[in-house]
Amino acid sequence: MDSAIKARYEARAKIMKALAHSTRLFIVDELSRGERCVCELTEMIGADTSTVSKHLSQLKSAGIVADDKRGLQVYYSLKMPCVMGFFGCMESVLHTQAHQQMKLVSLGE
Amino acid sequence: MDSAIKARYEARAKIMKALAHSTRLFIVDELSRGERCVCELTEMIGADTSTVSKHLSQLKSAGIVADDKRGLQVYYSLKMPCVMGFFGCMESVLHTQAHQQMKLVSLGE
DNA sequence: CGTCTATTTGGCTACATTACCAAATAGTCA
DNA sequence: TGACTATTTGGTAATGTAGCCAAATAGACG
Repeated sequence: MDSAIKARYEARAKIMKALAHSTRLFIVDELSRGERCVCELTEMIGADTSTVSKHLSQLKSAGIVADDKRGLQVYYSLKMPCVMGFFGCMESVLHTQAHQQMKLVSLGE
Repeated sequence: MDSAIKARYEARAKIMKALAHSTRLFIVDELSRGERCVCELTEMIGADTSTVSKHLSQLKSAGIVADDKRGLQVYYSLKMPCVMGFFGCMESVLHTQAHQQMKLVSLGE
């Protein structure tokens, strides 16, 4: 594979990698309903603040969220709302899987 | 975070992880233009056959592609064409990044 | 200024992923 | 059946990722 083409797929993969974690998907979903500070997200997620901060920094460096410091808090917001379209597709993949699973079970597999 | 909700995000993350690799994104893109056998993909990618086979098996177990053995060859096809919608969004993220990069440079950063 | 609070960064360990090689499997065809 | 081809699977070493704790940073406010 040509190295220019490869670099193109790697740039895309960086974005997908940023979304390839349950906590980060939760964050994106939550931010789709409005901006949230790190402390709010930390509370909802129930992990160490430093862990949540690192997840946010990955999303930020992928260009998916933006941060805005106001007073003591840093508010994050979804910069690329188009990623929300991924959720619908993911759900349809999961439904299809569930459907096929049932068919296999009913065949006695 | 509630464990049922967490499981939901983890199921989604599994699908995103399957797409979080440049080679697998290339495969999905290629399969969007029609089915291909492992040997054709291996040739285009230029990696070991076993490596390509493992990438395909990840995409398959995530429910994104389907395989069909015909004769000596196994043909893979894209089962979830909705993932192609991701590409447009990834490109817009990349364009936004490139745009912001230029602004920073022009400010002498 | 000093203290308090929110967030980020560095360090470390445990775990996951990738790629290659070698070997196993499965179908084809003489 | 036996040789051949396409693909998958197992093993292993190198690399990447996630989480926690501790320490650093930065703004707010007395």
